[in-house]
Amino acid sequence: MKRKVTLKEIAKELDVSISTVSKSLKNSLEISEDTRQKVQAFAKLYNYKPNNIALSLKNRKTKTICIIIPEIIHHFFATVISGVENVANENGYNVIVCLSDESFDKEVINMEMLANGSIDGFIMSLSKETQQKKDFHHILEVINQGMPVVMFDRVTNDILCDKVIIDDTLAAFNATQFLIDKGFKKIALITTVDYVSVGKLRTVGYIKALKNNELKVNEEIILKIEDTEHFESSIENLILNNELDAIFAVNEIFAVTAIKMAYKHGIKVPDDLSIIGFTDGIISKYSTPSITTVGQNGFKMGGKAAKMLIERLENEQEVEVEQYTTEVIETELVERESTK
Amino acid sequence: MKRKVTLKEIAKELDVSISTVSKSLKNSLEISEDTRQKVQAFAKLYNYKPNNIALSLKNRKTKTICIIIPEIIHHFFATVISGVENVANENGYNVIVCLSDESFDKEVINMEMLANGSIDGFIMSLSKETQQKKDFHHILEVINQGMPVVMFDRVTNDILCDKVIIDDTLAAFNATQFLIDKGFKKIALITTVDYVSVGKLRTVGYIKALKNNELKVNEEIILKIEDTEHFESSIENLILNNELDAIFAVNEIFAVTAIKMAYKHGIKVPDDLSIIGFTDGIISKYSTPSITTVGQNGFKMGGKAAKMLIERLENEQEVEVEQYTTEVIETELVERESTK
DNA sequence: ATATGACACGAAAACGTTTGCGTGTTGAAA
DNA sequence: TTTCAACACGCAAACGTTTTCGTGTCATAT
Repeated sequence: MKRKVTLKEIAKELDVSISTVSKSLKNSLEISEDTRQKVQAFAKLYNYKPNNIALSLKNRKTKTICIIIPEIIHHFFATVISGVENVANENGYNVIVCLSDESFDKEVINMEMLANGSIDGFIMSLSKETQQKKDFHHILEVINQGMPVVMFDRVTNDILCDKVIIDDTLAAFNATQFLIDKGFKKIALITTVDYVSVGKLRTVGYIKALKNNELKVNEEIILKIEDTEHFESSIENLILNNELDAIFAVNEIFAVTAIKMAYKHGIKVPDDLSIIGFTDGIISKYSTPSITTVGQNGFKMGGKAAKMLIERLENEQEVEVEQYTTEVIETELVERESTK
Repeated sequence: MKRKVTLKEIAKELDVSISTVSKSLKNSLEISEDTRQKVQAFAKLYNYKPNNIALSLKNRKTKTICIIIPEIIHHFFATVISGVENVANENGYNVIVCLSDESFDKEVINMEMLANGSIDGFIMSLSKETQQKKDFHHILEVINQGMPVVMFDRVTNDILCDKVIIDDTLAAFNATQFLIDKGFKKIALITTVDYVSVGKLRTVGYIKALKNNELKVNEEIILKIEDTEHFESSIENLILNNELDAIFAVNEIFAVTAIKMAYKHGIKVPDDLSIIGFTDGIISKYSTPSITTVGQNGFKMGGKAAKMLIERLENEQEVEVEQYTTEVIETELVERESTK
C-alpha cells in the first residue's frame, strides 16, 4: 500500500526544492529542460496528483457546489440533480447532495455546516417547513457572506437571488384550459395546502382558467391535501361524491392515485373520467393508462441552475451592483392516455 | 456583505496571538478566564466558524464520502443515496454524489478526481460498462492508496473490499418458487444481458427454481434485454407468442411494461397472467394493478454501506490484517395485485 | 534577596500547494 | 580581467487551522 505522494517527498527524493518540483510539473521555463523531465518522469511513476484540499485552501475555491432538496425519492428532484451534476461536471465541479427531508432544521444545519469553506455555492429548493415558517435567515446569512445561492422550483420572493422556476400558474392554467377545450365542465382539483408555493400557484392557475371560461369555481371539488401519507380515501370520496368530468392533479402521485381509486369503483379512465397530472415522471409514463401531464423539465432546470451558479462563481470579481435574474423554464403538455 | 472572519482577524482585532484565540475558543485552561470570555464574545458577535478546508488539510480528513452510482433516476439508487445520506449525516459526514451514467470513463474520471484528498472513502455500484469490460484498475488503485471502498448491489469478486448485497439468486429463486406454488407451469423470465451481475444471478435463481421443481427450462421464454430503450416489442412478442401462466421480471420497468403489453392485447393481469417484479419502487406501488415484487431495501443497503465505510474510516489505525466483510441484506416478497 | 513554581500567553511547525522574488553560477561581451 | 545577462534554482509567504513547546511575569517560599 503506497500512500499518496506529495511534492515534498518528490523534492526530497530528487534532492531539489519543493518549488522546483511544483514548477517542473507546470512546465515552467524557469526550470531547465533536464530537471523538468526528471521530475515529470518521477511524478508519473509515483502517480503524483496534487492534493485537492491544499489547492482549495490556497485558491479559496473548492470547485464543489451543494444542492439541497427536500427529498431525493421524488423523480423530479432526481432529474434536477442529474441536470446539475451534468453541467457541474462539464465545468470541473463536484456536487454535494443534501436532503432536508422537508425539515427546516435539517436545511439550516446543512447550510451552516457547508457554508464554512466546504463549498463555493448553493442550489436549493425550499423545504415545506421552511416555506411554512417563512424563516429564511440561514439563506440570507449565507448570501451576506458573499456565497452565491440559486433557488429553483420552490422559491420565495423574500430572498433576492438567482432563481430557476417554471410558470406554475400558467402551466396549471393551460392544463385546465386543455380540459375545458375538451368540453369538460366539472373539473376537480387535487392540490396541496397553500403554503407549498408551487401548489398554491397551480391552484391559482386552475381557478383562473375556470373563471376565464365562465365556469363556476366549486370549493367542494377542490381537494387540498395536507398529509402526504394518507390521502387515498379523500381522493376516493372526491370521486365518488361528485360526478366529475375530469381531474387536474398538481403532482403525479395524486394523479395516479385518482386513477387507482376510479378503477377501484369501475370508473374508466379516460372513458368516464379524464385525468391530467403535473410532473412528467416515471409514474406518469408507466402508469396504466399512462398519464397526460404537465412536463417540467427537471434536467433542464438543474442544468440551468448550475450554469447560473457557476457563471456567478467564475465572474465574481467583476460584479458591481448585484443584479439577479429569474429564469423561467417552459413547460409542455405531454398528452397520453388518461385524457380524451 | 461581511466576509467570513478568521482567527487571524480576531487575533489582530483583540491584539492577542492566533494561538490564544484558538485556545480560547476551545476553552483551554491555558488561557485566563478573562481573555477567553473576551474572545468568545467577539467570535460570537462576528459569527466565527472554523474553516472546514483548513481543518481538512490539517486533520487529513474531509468528513466527506462519495457515492458513485450508475443513474440517479432509478428509484432504487435514489433510496440508497437516501440511506447513505442519513447515516452519513448522523456521523457528521457529507455526501458527494457522482453519476457514472453507466459509463466506464465517467466512473474512472470521477474516482480519480476525488481520490486526491477531496474525500475519505467511496461507496459505489458498478456501471454496466465497467462490469462488461471487467476493468477495475481505478478501484484497485484507490484501495491501494489506503482509501476504503464499499461496493453495493452491482459488485465484483475481482475486488477485495467491503460489500453490501442482497442474495439475488435466492431472491429470484423464491420469487419463482412463489409462482410455482401458485400452480403456474409456464413461467417466463424477462432479464438483462448476462454481464450485468445482478441480472445474471437472478437468472440463475429462476432456473434453479424451475429445475428444483422438475419444470423444464425453455429458452424461448427467457428474454434477455440488451437495449434499455426499445424493448417494448420484445416483451410484446414474448407475451403474444407464448401462452404464459406467469412472468418473472428482474426489474420493475420490465414488469410494468409486461403489464402494459398484456393490457394492450386484452390479457388481464392477474386473471390471465401473473407478473412478479424486482425492486419495490414507486412504479410497482402505483401501477394498476400494483405489482407483486421482490423488495430490496435500498435505504437499508445505503445505510449499511455508509456504516461500514465510516467504521473503517474511524478505526483506521487499529486494523492490522485487512479483513473484509460482505453484508447480505434480506429481501422480502411484497405481494400485491399482479399475482393471484 | 534568591529560587521556584504557577500562570498566561506567543512562536512556530505542520497539513500540501503556488508563486514572487532573491541569489548563486555560468558564459559571453567589453 | 571585469561586468552583466541569462539561467536555474531555492526561500519564504500565503491559505486557516491546531498544538507543542518555550518564555516572560508575578507571587510565594526559603
